[in-house]
Amino acid sequence: MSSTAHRPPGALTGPEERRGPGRPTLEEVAALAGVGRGTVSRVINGSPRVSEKAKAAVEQAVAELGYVPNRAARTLVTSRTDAIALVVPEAETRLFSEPYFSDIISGVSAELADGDMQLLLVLVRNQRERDRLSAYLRAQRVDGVLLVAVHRDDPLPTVLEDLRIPSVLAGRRGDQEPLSYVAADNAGGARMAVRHLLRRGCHRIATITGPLDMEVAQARLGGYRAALEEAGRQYREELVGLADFTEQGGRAAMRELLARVPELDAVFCASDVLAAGALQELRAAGRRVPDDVALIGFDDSIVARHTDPAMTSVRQPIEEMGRTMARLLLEEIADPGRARRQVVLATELVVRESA
Amino acid sequence: MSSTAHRPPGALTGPEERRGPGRPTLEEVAALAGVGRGTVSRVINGSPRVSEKAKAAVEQAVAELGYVPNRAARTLVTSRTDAIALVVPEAETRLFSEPYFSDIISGVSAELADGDMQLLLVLVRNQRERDRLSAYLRAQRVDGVLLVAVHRDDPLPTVLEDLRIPSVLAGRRGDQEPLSYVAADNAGGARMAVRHLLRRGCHRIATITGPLDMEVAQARLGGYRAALEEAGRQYREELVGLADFTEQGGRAAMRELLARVPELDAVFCASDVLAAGALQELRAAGRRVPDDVALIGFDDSIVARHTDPAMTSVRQPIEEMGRTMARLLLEEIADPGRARRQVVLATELVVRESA
DNA sequence: TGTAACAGTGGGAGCGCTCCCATTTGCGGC
DNA sequence: GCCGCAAATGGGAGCGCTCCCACTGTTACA
Repeated sequence: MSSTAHRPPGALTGPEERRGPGRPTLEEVAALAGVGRGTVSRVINGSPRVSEKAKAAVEQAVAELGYVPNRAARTLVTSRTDAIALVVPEAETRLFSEPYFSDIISGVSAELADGDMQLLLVLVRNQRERDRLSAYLRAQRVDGVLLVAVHRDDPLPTVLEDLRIPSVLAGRRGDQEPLSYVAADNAGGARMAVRHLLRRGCHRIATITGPLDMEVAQARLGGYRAALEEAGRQYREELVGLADFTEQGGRAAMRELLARVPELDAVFCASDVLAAGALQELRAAGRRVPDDVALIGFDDSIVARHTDPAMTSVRQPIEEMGRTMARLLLEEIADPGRARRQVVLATELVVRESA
Repeated sequence: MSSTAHRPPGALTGPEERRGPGRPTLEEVAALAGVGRGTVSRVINGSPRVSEKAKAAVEQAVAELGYVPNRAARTLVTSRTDAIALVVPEAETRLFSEPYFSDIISGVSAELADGDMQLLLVLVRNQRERDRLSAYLRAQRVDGVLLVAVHRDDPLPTVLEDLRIPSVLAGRRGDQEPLSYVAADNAGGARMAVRHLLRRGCHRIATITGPLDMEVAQARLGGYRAALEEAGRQYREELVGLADFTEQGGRAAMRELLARVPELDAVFCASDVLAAGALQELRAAGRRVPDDVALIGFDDSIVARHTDPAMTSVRQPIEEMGRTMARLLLEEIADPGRARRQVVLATELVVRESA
């Protein structure tokens, strides 16, 4: 008696309890407003072919009853779901240790806030879940898909393409991406970073790049190269360190670079985490940052602000990317015939102490 | 003609196109299997009252047609939605800069992967969105709710309680939490940290705490106090610095502590970010860490691994918390009458260089 | 052989909505 | 005052499923 719930302790409650008074239906709203079902439906869905009088009566009734349309019933007949999925291949743990993921969500959610669209989160961590997702998509359980972190050979975008499901990628697979996407100007950001190093008077600028099957890594490397060449410097393979996007990767690549080109005086890293690893290695090798070696990261993630010295880094407008993705997707859902759209957002160099 | 889609460019396509061949329905499966709709439904839903023969025929037909049940139709009649919402009050940007949020999602998603439950992500960033969420919940659009980051006076848990919606909190509002929750052993973790400092021979151990309207902050402060008292030390107000969970907060609190108790030789911080701020301030004040002042954080977030010196910190099993939350919620949905459950998971001290 | 008891089954009803067609209403022009 | 057109409206049909009741066939027991 004195415990939490006020329910009778019995197992199966009566039918009264089971369905309660129930939420009001269209029919009830129609009755109260003194109009037909059709008219209520028109008002709810914002059709223009309703008289002011009827509209007012319906709105009054809706307010009075606290009517909220039953989504399932609507979906059943329209076969719209009013839901989109944000798909995250979880192999990308990289994403998870950075604000990237959260900022994307934040942006997407902000854009969706005003509409009535639900955001479904789908993590894919292995082949089984990939298959499930395909079945899921085929079953038309969402109106559209946002896909984060695409690798060059990721099969998912192809599935989306074949199924003709409206979709927007964060990033792209290559420079011939047929699907809609939103990307940061990775090449431009990298170029800015390297120009900054050049202006500082650095002569031997190395780079540590991410996995080259990802377009982001390619683009950042491309920007590095472009900046060197536009300054009349030669692009040299020996100055390029390869790594995955992990701290260990950064350390290992830095070690190799130091062994290969001991006289290097700057490193542009394709991510902050990479740069953090490189920083540790530089310190271990007795190099001072930025005095002996200048260092720039990419992402402007939380890590960049907490290293010592604080890291100069290239910022991408991640939340805005999220917002843009959501907007493009909604447009594509509204008009599936439209041409795919591709948006590249500007990056920005945040100068701190490391360069 | 040469453009992307193969659809005719006209506005409204014929009925053939609009509904296409359509996904197979229960009825079609029944026809192919040579049984009635009821029997197919029973097989799909795993009812035991079906003959082996019928079951086999249905399964064969399902496979052949690639049948997937229409969720909306099911929801319409059962008024189950097979969806749960993960609600995140976005004011907690704190969560977003740490892996916390991602790990929770990861855990929840792992637990959900096998079932057919959808995960909806709902960010709430202001009063308007709060109201929308309430309407949403009232409209029974989800079977249950996971709520992250609860403040003592958060109205949301109360709404959930009143609506009798199955729900599980991450953390609790106070020590008399009526709803189900999963929390880390914050007090225990704090106690471990302080004991560690005591063992190290520290004499003047200060703490920097988070906002005291959050139970986590209270609990960590409580653990600090308990460890001191069990060692026969006195708990002294002047050794307690108040902050929000930000880096600036940590810096400010550290500055005040140093002014008030210059001879302090250790600080236990209620979060890593706080500790990172404190670390900066200590360095600015010329104190060496850990030699002059030992420092411990909480969360074992990515920040802890990248400070210099690397931070000793209390780890919480966040992903497991996510998994447990999802499990408890599913159980509560399956049996709404059951008593609320509360789970506290152990924390662990990760010793690095700062203490 | 009659008769329960029961597992197994088919299919009607109905969930709450949108779509669409048939009907009603309003109104300007002759 | 009447006709015709357009705007506004009501409500039947039907989306694909589950629930449940009525029915069949089988088995066990008197």
